[in-house]
Amino acid sequence: MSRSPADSWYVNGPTQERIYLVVRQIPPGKVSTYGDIAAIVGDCTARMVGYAMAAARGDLPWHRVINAQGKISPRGDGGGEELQRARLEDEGIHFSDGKVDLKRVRWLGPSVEWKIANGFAPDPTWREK
DNA sequence: ATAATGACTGGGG
DNA sequence: ACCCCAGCCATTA
Repeated sequence: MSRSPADSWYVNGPTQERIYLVVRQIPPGKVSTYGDIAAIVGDCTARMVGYAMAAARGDLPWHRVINAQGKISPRGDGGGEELQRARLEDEGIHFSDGKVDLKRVRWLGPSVEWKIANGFAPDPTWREK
């Protein structure tokens, strides 16, 4: 088997589908963070979100997920970082000093109605520790 | 069975 | 600002 992010060598399990479902709700022009997504998904950590993004394919807007410092997270092989930034800038997101202004472009999450309808807890649960 | 590893984060020294 | 640590999943060697 070849080793590439497109393969399943660092996919993190069933939680991955819930992560993807939430990531798909991030609107263009907004970004979210690994930790924020994890909190919405519940029973999940920022790391798992990162692993899931690494395995992302297809139409998933993986580029809208960045780290809590407002920066594009460095990959081991560097792949995709430039593409991510380019796609965000195409959506109107401005980078200053390598960071986005999270206060302005941070997505606040899906509506409570959406969460309930899709089986997520109404309130975020932080599971980082 | 053990160890490495891959887009993380907040807290403490 | 920097370094260290815990927390935590799936897959591979």
